[in-house]
Amino acid sequence: MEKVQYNGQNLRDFISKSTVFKHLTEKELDILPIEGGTDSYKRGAMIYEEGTRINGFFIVCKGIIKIFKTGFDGKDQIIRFAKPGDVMGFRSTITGELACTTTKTIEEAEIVYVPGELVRKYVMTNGNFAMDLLQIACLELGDANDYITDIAQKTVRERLAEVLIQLKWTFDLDRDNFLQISLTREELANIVGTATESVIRLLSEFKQDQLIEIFGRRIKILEEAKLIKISNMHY
Amino acid sequence: MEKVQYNGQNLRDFISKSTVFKHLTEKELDILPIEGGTDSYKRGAMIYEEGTRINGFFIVCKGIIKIFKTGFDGKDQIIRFAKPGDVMGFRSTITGELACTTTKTIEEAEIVYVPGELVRKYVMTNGNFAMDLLQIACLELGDANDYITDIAQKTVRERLAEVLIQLKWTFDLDRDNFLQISLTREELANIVGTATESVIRLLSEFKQDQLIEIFGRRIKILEEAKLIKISNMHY
DNA sequence: CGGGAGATTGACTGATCTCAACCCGGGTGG
DNA sequence: CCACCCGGGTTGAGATCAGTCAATCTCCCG
Repeated sequence: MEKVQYNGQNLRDFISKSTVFKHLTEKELDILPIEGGTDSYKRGAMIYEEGTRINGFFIVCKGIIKIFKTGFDGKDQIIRFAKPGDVMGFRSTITGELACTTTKTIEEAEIVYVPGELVRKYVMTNGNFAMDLLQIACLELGDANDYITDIAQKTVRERLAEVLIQLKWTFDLDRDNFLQISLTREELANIVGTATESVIRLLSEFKQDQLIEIFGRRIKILEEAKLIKISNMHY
Repeated sequence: MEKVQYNGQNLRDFISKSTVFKHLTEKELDILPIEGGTDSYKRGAMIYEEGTRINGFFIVCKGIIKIFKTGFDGKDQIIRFAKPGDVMGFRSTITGELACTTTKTIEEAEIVYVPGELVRKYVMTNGNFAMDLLQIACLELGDANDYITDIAQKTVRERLAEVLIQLKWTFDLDRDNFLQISLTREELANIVGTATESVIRLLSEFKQDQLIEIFGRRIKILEEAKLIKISNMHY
């Protein structure tokens, strides 16, 4: 049996060092359900769906997942991505509501599920854990507030430029300087909040202006500074 | 000296029953800085500004406050409102970042400031407090996710209808069945994420269609069901 | 009475969406 | 081996929602 590695560590080390569970005591770690290993999800698989009860944390150990809401007319709006070390589903687990988003893998993923009772116990008894989780929620809230303002006020062109930059910052580049994450035009549109055709047109415009290069779904950022300028970001 | 009342209670009772501090122990309540009473803010006054360091919770005891971000071109985007019992500023206090929003009173307000060190201590040592705060953050996060999807996908008309309904649900009606909260057309536009003129035109359209009545800034909802229909809400 | 803020209306513009046609590459079944 | 199909990806044309600009009005205040 091969030794599965996450970020170069075994599962317990990965969870206890690189996730929201990093400040658990040894004792608390012992009761985490990780002996069974991770659940595997193929590319495109759904992990959970909007409107269902999840009552637990999903810890991403490997892969990339898109987290999105489906709007009235069936169009998806991608809210954020989860990558190794991230938690999904904590919002509904904490509030006791049904999931407000659907999650599907962009790249095949390995995930550990931690039951809600367990995390609620940790929150109640481990101040460091509570604080870590609170920070995650609050950081996400800050991102969401920025997102709201951007979508409400910026043009599609500005938003697309911003999305490209943020994808770079979040997922970095591969050895050939392409964005590590590979998305369909439709998925890009579902982040930006626009029509697929608009994304296509603007991408070719950026390409014309030598800001990016495109090879199918692979995108290379040539002029980060100019894209930032276009996006009117305040960073 | 008159006895100031908040929701019909004295300050300590109000704070210990109707706010995020509802699960503090008597001892923890004793060290809350409430002997000095509240700080008063006139209509239109700023409580804190985006980009400044706040490091503490602002507990609203009275009044209504708008919480907004100022976009690149100087246009404001209202993120939410705070009313008696609500906390403001917890996001930056927890993450240690600068405030990501500005807060100004819509109606004159009474506010208690609680230093960050204190609330961090409560989070670390009082599991119930940690859980309550976490729930507030997570509920707000759910609202933000809805907001993102709405702004990205719905028309201005749909969003305005939704905003009117939510203002009713949040602030209720006065004895004459008007919305309790009174906003300028520009403020309405800054919630919906549109131009002032568009709000004006759509409001008169709703009025034509007998869905609302308008007397200056006072708005009466005549046909809640039809507005909900228009807004395409999933509630 | 003059000034200023907010509200209203009209005309114009234009960014973006929609619809429809077409392309391209990969996979499949005959 | 080839025809076909299907899911993206592209492109063009036309329609339109909604933003901008500018003029006007109303109300309130000093």
